[in-house]
Amino acid sequence: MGQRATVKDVALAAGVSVATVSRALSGARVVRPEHREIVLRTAEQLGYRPHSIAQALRQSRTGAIGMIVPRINNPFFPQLVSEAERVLQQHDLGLLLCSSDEDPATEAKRITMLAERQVDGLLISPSSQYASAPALAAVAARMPVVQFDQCVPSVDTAFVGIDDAAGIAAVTSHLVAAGRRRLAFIGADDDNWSGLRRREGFETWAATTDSSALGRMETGDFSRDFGYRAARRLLQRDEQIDAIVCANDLIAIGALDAAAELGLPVPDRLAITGFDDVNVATVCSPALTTVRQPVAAIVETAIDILLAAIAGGPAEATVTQFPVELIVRGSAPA
Amino acid sequence: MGQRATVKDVALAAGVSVATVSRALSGARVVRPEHREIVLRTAEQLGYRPHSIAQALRQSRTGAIGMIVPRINNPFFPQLVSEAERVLQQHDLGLLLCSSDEDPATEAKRITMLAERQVDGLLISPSSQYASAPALAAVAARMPVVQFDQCVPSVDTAFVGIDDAAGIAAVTSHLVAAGRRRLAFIGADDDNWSGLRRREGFETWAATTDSSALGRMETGDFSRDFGYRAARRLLQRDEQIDAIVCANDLIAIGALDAAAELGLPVPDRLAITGFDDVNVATVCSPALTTVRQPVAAIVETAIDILLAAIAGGPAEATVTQFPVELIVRGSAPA
DNA sequence: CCCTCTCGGGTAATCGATTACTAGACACTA
DNA sequence: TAGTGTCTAGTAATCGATTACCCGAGAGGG
Repeated sequence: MGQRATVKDVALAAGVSVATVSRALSGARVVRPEHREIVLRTAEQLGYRPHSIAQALRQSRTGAIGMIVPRINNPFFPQLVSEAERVLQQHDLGLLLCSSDEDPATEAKRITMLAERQVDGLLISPSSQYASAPALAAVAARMPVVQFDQCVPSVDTAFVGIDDAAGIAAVTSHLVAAGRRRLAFIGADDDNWSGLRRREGFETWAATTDSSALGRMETGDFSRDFGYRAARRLLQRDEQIDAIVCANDLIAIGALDAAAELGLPVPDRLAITGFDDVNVATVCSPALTTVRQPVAAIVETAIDILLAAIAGGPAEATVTQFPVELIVRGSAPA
Repeated sequence: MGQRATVKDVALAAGVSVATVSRALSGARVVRPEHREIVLRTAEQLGYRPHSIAQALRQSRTGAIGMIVPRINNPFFPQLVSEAERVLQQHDLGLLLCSSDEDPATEAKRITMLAERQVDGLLISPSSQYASAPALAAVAARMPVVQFDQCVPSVDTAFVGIDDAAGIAAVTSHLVAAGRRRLAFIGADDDNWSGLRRREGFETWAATTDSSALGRMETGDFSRDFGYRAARRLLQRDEQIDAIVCANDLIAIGALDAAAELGLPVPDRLAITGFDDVNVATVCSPALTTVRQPVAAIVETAIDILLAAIAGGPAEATVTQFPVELIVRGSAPA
């Protein structure tokens, strides 16, 4: 492990001062062309690479962004992570990734860790719209923070997500238009921002319709296993249900499992819809009718806002909700 | 954005010197109990948090590990990332995640970026077993590096992966035992370490059998789309093929698409096997017979080796190949 | 009583870069 | 010629923590 060359080494070898080296390399101020020349050449020869830790200390700017997601394994998040990594690289920024394991206590620890590492900003999809508040508020007071996907409304930061209610509305009207008579809903519990919004979206629809069209609702987590169990319960108790609206694709896949097990053909006897349009939505059979989130736009916008806040000091807490797109496939055809 | 408290502030408030504060907090040397007491209390009151950038500069240790994967979106990698994040957190280490986009040039840039950020060590699944070599060798000379999943054999670092050949052998013997007569193979190109090893595994089997049992081979990338196209070609040209061995699950899912389109029932007319046992392997239908990698063990071992190298200086370049497990499901039953 | 040793604490150097401040050299003007 | 301004370069302070080094007080030994 050879020692890296420092500005000092370059200065010595080039016969100028460290200030000149720094200025020649950063272009912060004009240096005489011949000095610039020799500094650049010497740096090249010595294989000089800036020590970003030292730069970070001096400039109080690490060039790294923290990102916290509830669960990397949920297939929805790798899309966001991947996109974030791509966009940040374009800005020469590093991505420090953490998972909160859907636990506010773990999340608080990760937030503290990222704060100690002096990340320049934080992108977070909070694990709970209530329990995440204290830690999130504390960090938001110290550095720019943008919430994405999930939101803690009580904390005053920018948020970038989608219009959940509109997504559910698109699904319900599609199902009704396709002749479905009795709809049930399987969602995540209300601790989850999207879970709550999607359930509310469903209830909004239910309020406009007569009660015979409304099946029960179940709430739990965003997993395939929960979807399976909830769907079994629903379908066994209420044989008239002919459509299940699920709060995400994993739940919908679990519901497909249940339907298969109970011998209910999808979509003939039962329609099932998902939400998110993750890759698996086209792997299951039938493929899922679902709601596609504009992942790239969400991440790009979130990062734009974050970078603006980093560059320009505290900005106002904007809320951006992108429209979503209904994707019709075999599990709930027109 | 209030200023963080520094050791200096704590020292002032506690009425001791910065050295005493540092020693009391780190326990590096004994300090009188009453001093320890007041320092701890004062630090608590002021909400002092160590500035890890400053610590990193002084101690030349950032407490962050770099991780480079070929493509975060490939459902296999989030499992590894998630596991790595979990294990590193237990050691109070941060995870700086990068994607190489399966491109050696991008990969080289990410490596440089991580080196400049002075990560304490690097976990990498190289994108190419040849083109990744120069950048990888350069970084391995400067810091501890462990390769996982994929390997550049020419670079002298530890590697942790699986026994690909044994995995393919398990698959082929299972298929033959189940009465399959003519096997074809769809793999990734030889630039990819696992791609090559899995193809070689298949060829090893082919060498032990008469030529009528061997269908063609196709190589491309590890995607569903490639699997679909390759399987179509194979099946249209050679109607006797009754089993396709795929180099990963995504390819296998593409092959299922092709079989469905051509009206070949799986598994009755055609068996299809995958590799990796990612989550989608149980979403498609029929579910995939595949080879499960011990993801947790791979990551834990890789990190153990890396941490040992960080702590104890350069270690020898060990090669760890975990055994794999055949998972039999509907796409190729017994 | 003086010397040595231990204990614990303070001062200042250090990590590697950036940059405020200072100053020399030169040109131009009055 | 003296004064003023411009252009560059060098010196040293700085970021925040750790730690090498030094020093004073008190204990114990000769």
